[in-house]
Amino acid sequence: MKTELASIISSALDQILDDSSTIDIHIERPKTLEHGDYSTNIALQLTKILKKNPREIAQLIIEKVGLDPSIDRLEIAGPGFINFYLSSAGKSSIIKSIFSQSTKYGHNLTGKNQKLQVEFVSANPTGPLHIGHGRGAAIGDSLARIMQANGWDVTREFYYNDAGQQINNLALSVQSRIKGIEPDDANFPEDGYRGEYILEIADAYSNLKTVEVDEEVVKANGNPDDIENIKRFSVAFLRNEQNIDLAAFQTTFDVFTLESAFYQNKDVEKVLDLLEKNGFSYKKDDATWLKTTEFGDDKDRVMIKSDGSYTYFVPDVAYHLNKWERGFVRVINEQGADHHSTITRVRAGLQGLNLGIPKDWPDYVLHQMVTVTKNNQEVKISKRAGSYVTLRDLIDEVGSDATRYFLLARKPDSQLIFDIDLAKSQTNDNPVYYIQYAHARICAVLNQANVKPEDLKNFDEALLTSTHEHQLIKRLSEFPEIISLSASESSPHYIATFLKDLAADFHSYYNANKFLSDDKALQNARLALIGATKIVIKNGLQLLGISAPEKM
RNA sequence: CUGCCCGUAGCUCAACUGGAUAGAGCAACGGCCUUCUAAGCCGUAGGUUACAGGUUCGAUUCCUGUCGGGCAGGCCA
Repeated sequence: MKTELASIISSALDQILDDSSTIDIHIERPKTLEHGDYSTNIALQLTKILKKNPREIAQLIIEKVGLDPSIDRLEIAGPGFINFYLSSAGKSSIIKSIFSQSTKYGHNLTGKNQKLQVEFVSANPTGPLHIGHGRGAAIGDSLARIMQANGWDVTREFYYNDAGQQINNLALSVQSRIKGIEPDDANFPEDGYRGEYILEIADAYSNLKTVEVDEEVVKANGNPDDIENIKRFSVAFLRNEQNIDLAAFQTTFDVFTLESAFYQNKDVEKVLDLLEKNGFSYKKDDATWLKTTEFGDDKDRVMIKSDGSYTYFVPDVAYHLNKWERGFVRVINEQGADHHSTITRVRAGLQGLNLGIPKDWPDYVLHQMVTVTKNNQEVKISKRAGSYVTLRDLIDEVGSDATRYFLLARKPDSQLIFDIDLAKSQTNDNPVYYIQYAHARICAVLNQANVKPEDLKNFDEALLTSTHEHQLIKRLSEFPEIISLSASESSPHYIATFLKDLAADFHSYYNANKFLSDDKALQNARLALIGATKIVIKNGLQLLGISAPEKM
């Protein structure tokens, strides 16, 4: 509809201007219904060219416009905006397309079925997932759903570090607990993990438990001196816990990738060789450096330490080369903002390969930190000290739906405060219930009216004339634009805000009208409208990974 | 010291990427259930958009500077 209106205006401009091809026609969605279903500021933009006042220009344009059947009328308002008002036919075509497209209403084909990967969470298996991972999980998962709705062929991927120093620390920590060394003991590893979960792993290990995760089976042999077995068991144990929590958070992955894979298949060496061959690495102080300064960094970075081991971003580059070779034309990495310094390094490494990878590939979505408050006090998150709020706690106490909504309702790059008491104590006042309640209410009415979906497709649109109805229809028609906006801005919060507004429109409408009525034609028209509303609420909640209950 | 993110109602956050009277939810106050779910609705109150300049028909949005908060700047990840 937006593009149709733009072309209507464009052809009107052709009759006014010598050359209208350079003019960018912007069709907007006014905030209030008083300003129409659509509007354009074109007359304001043309004041300089035409040297006339904008309302005069708007008048000129309107006189040249050929009316579309979907449009009832045009009005000039304010300083010179042209506002479009939908006709009954325009309104009914929106409702009808919601029914005909059903679960696909609002979706588009922008991605042309091209391969896109969303990498998210990617937590190291050194502890349970905390609320920060929860934000990453909610945003990454929702973005994957949104990109799918925009026509991309999406792969969801989780990358984890199963080698390196922190895994050794993990194994040593578990080993200490197996041997009865307490975290505050002087003999406990200095960089060890001190949380209670370490003891759980130690007990499971001592009891010869078996853990199965990602199609790998690891059995504990109980030997406190077999550090390799402890390491493998601990990683498997924590990976399993993370997967259970993520599943309870409605978050799934298509692919799990291990850092160790890139050592085993020699991709890391391949990357290092290529960087050396292309002249982007050099040796200094017994270490090997990457010239990241040639790609915008403020200093060069070490790739191979003087002890021969690699720094973390070397396998990262190998991993991203692997993503490129797998044919992902787009990659979105969802990470915490505390890792933002990796962006320059990974991109620099990829550029240094000279393989034609675009400079700004991959994309990054960084979410800012989550501050947790409880009893009006900040809960410090410290994995080593073991004091932090786990994702599991939140799912148990607040629920998956509400937790996801809280974490998604804000744009990723603003910090957010998660007040546990508020989320817990006000469970019934939670915004997500407001939206779900609208859905449940509609289901109740449709059930009692005992109508089948087919019955709703033929309705008399001329009966839907109230302001509430117009407002609701306008809102429903915005959903496709919201889905593309969320994708282009990589932010699910637009969906969350939209749903809240849509639910508000519906609740107002519901309170102002009776839906079950002896006037069957009127009843049918109204039920068609709320039936369409139900579909859109459900589609929107689906994009956020939140359930749409039929009863509450 | 340098880079990135942020600063909007008492609190938590929006604002269609430069548009019309800056909007919601909590919290406060006043109304609405013998009728389809009151987890709801209607109304009142709440603002120098951190501050100072600049760009233009027009700025919460873009530019510069200042102040304040967060995160980074390891041969840690």
